Amino acid sequence: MPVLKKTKQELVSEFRCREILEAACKVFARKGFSGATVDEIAEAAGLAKGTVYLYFRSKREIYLAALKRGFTGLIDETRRNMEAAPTTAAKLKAFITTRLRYAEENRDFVAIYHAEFSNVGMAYLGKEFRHLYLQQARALEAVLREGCEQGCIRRSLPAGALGLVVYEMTRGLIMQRLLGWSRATSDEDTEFLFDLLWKGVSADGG
Amino acid sequence: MPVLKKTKQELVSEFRCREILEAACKVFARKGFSGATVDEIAEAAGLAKGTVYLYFRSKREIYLAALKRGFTGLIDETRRNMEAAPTTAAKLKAFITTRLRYAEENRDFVAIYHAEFSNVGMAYLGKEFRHLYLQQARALEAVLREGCEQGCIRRSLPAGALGLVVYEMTRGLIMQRLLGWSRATSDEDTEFLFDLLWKGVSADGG
DNA sequence: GCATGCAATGACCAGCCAGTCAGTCTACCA
DNA sequence: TGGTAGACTGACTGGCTGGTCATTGCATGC
Repeated sequence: MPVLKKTKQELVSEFRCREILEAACKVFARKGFSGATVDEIAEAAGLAKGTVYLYFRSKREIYLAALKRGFTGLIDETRRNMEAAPTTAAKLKAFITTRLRYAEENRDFVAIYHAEFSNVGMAYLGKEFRHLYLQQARALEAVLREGCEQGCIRRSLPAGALGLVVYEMTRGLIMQRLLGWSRATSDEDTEFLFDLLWKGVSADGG
Repeated sequence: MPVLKKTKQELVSEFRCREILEAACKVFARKGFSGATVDEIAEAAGLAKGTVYLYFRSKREIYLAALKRGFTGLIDETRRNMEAAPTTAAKLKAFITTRLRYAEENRDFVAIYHAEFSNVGMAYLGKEFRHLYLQQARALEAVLREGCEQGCIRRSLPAGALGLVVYEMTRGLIMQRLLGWSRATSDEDTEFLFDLLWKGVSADGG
């Protein structure tokens, strides 16, 4: 019985945490870390400030949790889709597609991520996030290396740097879409980027 | 005589402004906009806080001025070097080279720029900076269009989106260098990026 | 050496907000 | 119905910091 009760408590607790994080995501996306107040987050979650502090120790902890939540979601989805793709080209395309779609579906997270997750932000956020960032670039790197071995990607390219550059290219496109600068559909953007990239990296020039 | 005196005053005023902006750049680069205090900036400039407010109306104004200073410097240098380059390929290379070198020489500015000049930052900073950002991408766009007309760049690429993507690619490399993740020299990075890009965009595949 | 004005100062103020905690409410059980 | 646990509340506080302004001190001209 106490076990069952504890489980129920845990469920409620998890629910509250998710509620708070979703509210926080919205608020942080609009106002940034410093601009957002815990009162606003609490209100957006339909709770009092004190309640928020029952589930998180500090504003910073909320922020990091919200960021991590969106980030691991993105990473998991990207990995899944890349693994399911059969060829190097398809994996590369899966990487781009997944990221563009995820950005479309999680605008608040992407806004936070792009706003603060840059060089200074990285240093500020600590090693855990650097690790998450590099994890994605390395997944790409592995795929590109594999392509080299199979002979479909030219060997002269440094796979490590390439992984990061491809990563940043998608970042650039995502940012444009977020700002409403891109008039193309998500699919058109994906096609364009993949085409450009594949011509650049493939051994036979396209 | 009053004219001469005014000129002298203006010189002092300009000198102070520059002093403050240089100090501000250092502080903002380390702490971000919200983390930095005006007292810190004043101290870094060897002045009292009140003095800073003789030259700038607010913290925000200091920030924007520091950002604008670095930004227009970068834009001017990039344009100069691109104009001096004879061919489309050389112009593209000049764009990459200039940006990587400028980033190397103005680390504080680049840190601020990358930390805050992203989507939320853009909205926050206002139209003027959006204009400056787009100005650079458009300069690239023009060069790429010219390349299309001359037949050295394939026509199927949307020059607008391409300009922004190239812009973001250099951004990615700069960020890596800033974080110390790139073990390559600046020249090697330039070469790599140009090679990749040129293969991707050129009409004859390299 | 005196008068003038202007750059510079830094103590001060007012508002904001993260984080606290004494008290309330509610669900549940005996 | 009365009692308890613990979830929830929101008024409050302490510290911080952007911005002000009365005062100081210095350079310049007479």
